[in-house]
Amino acid sequence: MAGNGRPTIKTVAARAGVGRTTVSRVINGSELVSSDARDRVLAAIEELQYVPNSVARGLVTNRTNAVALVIPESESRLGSEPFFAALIRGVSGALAATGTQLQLMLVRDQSERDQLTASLQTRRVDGVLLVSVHAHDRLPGQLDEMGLPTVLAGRRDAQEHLGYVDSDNSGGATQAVGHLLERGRRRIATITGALDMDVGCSRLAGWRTAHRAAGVPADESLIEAGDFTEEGGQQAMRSLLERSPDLDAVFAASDLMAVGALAELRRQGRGVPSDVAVVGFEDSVLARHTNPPLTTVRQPVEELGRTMARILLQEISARTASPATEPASHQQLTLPTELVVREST
Amino acid sequence: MAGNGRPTIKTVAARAGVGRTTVSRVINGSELVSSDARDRVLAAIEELQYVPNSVARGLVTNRTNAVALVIPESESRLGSEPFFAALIRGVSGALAATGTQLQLMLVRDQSERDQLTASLQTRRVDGVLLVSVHAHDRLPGQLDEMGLPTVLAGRRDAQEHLGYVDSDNSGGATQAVGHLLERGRRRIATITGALDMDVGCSRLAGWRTAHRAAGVPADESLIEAGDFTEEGGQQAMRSLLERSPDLDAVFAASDLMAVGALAELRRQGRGVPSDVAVVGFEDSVLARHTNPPLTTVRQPVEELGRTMARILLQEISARTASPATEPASHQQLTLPTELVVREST
DNA sequence: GAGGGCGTTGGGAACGTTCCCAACGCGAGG
DNA sequence: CCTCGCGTTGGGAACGTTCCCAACGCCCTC
Repeated sequence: MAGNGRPTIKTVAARAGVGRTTVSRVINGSELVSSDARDRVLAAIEELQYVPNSVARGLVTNRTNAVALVIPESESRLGSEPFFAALIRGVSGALAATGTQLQLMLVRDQSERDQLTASLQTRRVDGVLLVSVHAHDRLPGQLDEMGLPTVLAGRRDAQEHLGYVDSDNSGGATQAVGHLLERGRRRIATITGALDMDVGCSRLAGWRTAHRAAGVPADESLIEAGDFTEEGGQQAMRSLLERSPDLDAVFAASDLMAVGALAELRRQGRGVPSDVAVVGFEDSVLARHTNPPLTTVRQPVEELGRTMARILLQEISARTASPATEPASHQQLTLPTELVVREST
Repeated sequence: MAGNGRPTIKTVAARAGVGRTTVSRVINGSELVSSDARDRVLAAIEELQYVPNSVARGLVTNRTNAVALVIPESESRLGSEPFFAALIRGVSGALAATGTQLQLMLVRDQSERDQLTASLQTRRVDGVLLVSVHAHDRLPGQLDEMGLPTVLAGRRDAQEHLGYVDSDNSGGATQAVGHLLERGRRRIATITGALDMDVGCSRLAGWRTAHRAAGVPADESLIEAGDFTEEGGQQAMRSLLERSPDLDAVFAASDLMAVGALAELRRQGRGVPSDVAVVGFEDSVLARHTNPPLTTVRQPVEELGRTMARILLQEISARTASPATEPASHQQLTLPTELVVREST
């Protein structure tokens, strides 16, 4: 009985009148096959609609041709953060070209995060892309120990040793604040990102650098910590206005926080940019739709995703080529940013 | 040499002084193990940090515990469409609870789409979630023939036979247009979605239904086809204003198109809602941030994703339970929508 | 005291592929 | 005519797991 299932390599071999190995060779593009045999095999494959079973293949090659993209959902909702969408697009694009699959892992809370290591241990992926890593995060270290190739979006701190791709956070921030200074603003507040992430620190550092470069003393009381969310941005703006009603500009470390700041400014009847100039960071879709349209620092998010994927694939093939000679210098790249001036400054 | 790799089930068995099978039983929670043996096995697993190889498991069980989510990137950029982000969140949430992995497949163009069938054939996933399917799309049929459980987000047409989850598109649209009529608008235009998708047709149908219910004749010349994009919305608005300058309201079949319409209305100096009232569909994050904030029909996108995942998992386990008795009635669900009134009406 | 049953156990086979290596055929060279 | 070598070929083993089934030991019952 048993209307047999899908064809296997054996079925194809029988149909083509050759051995398993020959079929395997044809599939994997080996040269060691006579063109006669190759033709017969290809014909059999076509007739039987044969598709290799990648699970079986993965078992013996120890490769799955899949990578994981880990996104912490807790701190930044995928929906409100166009950043992740753009990143996914970039990653996916670079992977598609190589036939690598993308496994998306949204991590909601700590318990899911704890399961993550085990889940990645099960060898379903060849490598991991990590986004939004905090300085004290243990996951990257664990992955490294496990020998699972890993590339970060943004480094954990200045002496990151894993592979990573990052935007020029301090450079971009310097440019943004420099622009405000050029326009004559002197009381420039900043709403920082999470300060346990390098991206938060670096953008704050840029705020300082720009002041120093312009010879304008930076007033530390104009710094308010945010958390990259819209609500956080709004709240920070409120605190700042309360504490320093004389501020005449704000550099928010993300567009989303800038949106929150704009809302609070409007609520308090402050004109933008007449009373207070606002600059964001990222140039997400949001920035074009705020009122007024937001001056911001464009970071090439999609490009960042593409680059991460490319580097990860390189690490993976390097690893499989010489598993022993592992220390290999991990690639670390910083992508340039660009100031986009709109009507909020 | 050979600092041996990660432990296998055999290593654990040896360490615990039992056979492979017993270890397997413990891992899979079988009752047929003495508590003594179970303890020894668990101890060994802990000591060796053993994690089962899911690829090997998948080979014999013919299950991968992964599902694919296919998103056509061409027609609606993941970034600008918060819809997909919310959907992913819902899907991912429902899957996480069951330890199922999510494979994201962004399909950029037709060539990638052609590869898709083969890629899904390789048996790396147990089921497929399909988004944004056009009426003439061949993919769902192919998947069905392959015996790969499939659930659609939105049906292809009114007599869809595959499993699907959809928002109450016609109901929501009826409500939206009914709301405009109640507010005294009488020249209500509509910017439709792609009309080769049921979601486009149903929302247009709602526009008609509302007119009929209110006893107001629907002027077919107030219909303009859009494509769910912001640019498309803007362009449609321009055509409508040119053709029917006397219109006093617009129902756009998506928030994104409503945003485009708002831009065009502003450009032409029409007040919203004073001159023209605008209603969107979806209640994405966008809607709260437009100027003025957008009245829209909320569809529970995250819930939609969750439900799709749940149904798919059910189909998968049903399929593995009795592969022969396949015809099984596919589940089809419609989720209710809700009108959210803001300041654009 | 022998037989039967049940709770437990473990070895063999299989899943579908790749890789290693031995073997085959055939032409060329000695 | 035999041998060598090279271009091809295919069978066996392995990857790490689950499932089938036979076997083991022990207790209970007759």
